[in-house]
Amino acid sequence: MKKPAKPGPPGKIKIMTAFSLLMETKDFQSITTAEIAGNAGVTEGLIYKYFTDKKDLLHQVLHQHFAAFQAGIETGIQEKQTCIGKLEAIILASLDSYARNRVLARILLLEVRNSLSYYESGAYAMVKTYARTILDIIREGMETGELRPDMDPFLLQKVILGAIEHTCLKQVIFDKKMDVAAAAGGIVDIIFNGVKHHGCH
Amino acid sequence: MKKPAKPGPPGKIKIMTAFSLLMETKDFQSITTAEIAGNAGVTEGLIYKYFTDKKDLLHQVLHQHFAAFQAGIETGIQEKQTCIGKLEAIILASLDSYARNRVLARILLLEVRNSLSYYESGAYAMVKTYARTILDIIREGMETGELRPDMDPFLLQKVILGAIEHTCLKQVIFDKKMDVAAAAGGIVDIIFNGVKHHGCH
DNA sequence: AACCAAAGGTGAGTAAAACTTACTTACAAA
DNA sequence: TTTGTAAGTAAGTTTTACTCACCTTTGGTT
Repeated sequence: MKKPAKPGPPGKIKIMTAFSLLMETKDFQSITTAEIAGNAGVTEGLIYKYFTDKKDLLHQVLHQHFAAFQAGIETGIQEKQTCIGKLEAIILASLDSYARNRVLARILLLEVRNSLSYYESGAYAMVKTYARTILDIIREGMETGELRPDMDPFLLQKVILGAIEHTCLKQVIFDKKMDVAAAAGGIVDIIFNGVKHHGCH
Repeated sequence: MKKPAKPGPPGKIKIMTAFSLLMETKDFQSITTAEIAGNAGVTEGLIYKYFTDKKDLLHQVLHQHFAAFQAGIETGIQEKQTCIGKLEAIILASLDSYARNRVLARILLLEVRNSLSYYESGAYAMVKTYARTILDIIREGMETGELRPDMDPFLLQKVILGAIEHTCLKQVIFDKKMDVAAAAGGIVDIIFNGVKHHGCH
């Protein structure tokens, strides 16, 4: 588990912002350390003063972006009273964050998951906390009777996370725009009300 | 768009199987061309006779695995009459395939998505067909009245795909086992019936 | 003010791995 | 037999992530 990446010395900041900028147009693999250093206005060697790895740099940049992401989520659900309201808020806020911050989305959904070291990084720890928040809300909802008590909360958590991520995927990969509000509303409707058509009302 | 990878000459087959075997224990990045060639019993140069890239090799191996995957799906839904039944079958078969074939799952869910070339590969074309199958079933269900007509079929498609993928993710990454039948049943229940608790029945 | 340790930063160098290229061998058709 | 093509080899080359020994600046202590 790496350290949470404090703001740090100017060189480190320059490296991280340069890398983050490059990630807007290129994928991780095709960004070279020389390119990063060049754009940051530092030498290649400095990268390895602050980051153990090229991947560590990726993880720390993700950590930074995700911190803002999670802050946005938490303020979004504070005012909501019902569990369903909270989950709606999380889904909307998540989609919105991914849509607004393509770099965050690209790193998180496409770039980090393949390497084992990510799962030992501080960034992943934050993601786990985020996922845990959703799980806790679900459990609470099942206890209060807002949500059906006869289901696996883990599974609902996965369905929600999967729905959020897969909804963004195409937009992230092909750089398209998306109607965040409509998507969020649709997902909420599908998951909460179900898609089976029946006369019951 | 690369060619669909015919069986091909012995050297090509040896390379693909050696690589596929290596993918069971290591991630793409840490597998070297020397290692592949060594395990295949050929020279490194031969890889580049049949594959433009190391990534092209990855894509062609994925293509091969996915062909079997899709064949399994199609036979699984043939007998089903209702759209819901078909979707259930697809969800179950998908989870089952991923659980049975870790290499397929790892490549598809973790390794290929970061590179642009994947989206021009034959493997991705197959994935699109698979996704399209789901979409078609949804549309049919909305027309026949099995599924609610007041929703975005694309969104339901994404929710289903996301649910399937995210359910497998942890198991694939950390090599855990999962109760496929239970997971499939749970997902189906959540998506079709919804998770909101209400007295209506 | 003088000092010094530590942090910030440099630049040349290394090793490894992906990819190239010029070449050889098998082999079927004309 | 000749010939043309596909299969395969072996020895490079280049790129790129990473290292290491060395400067430079800074700030706290005596």
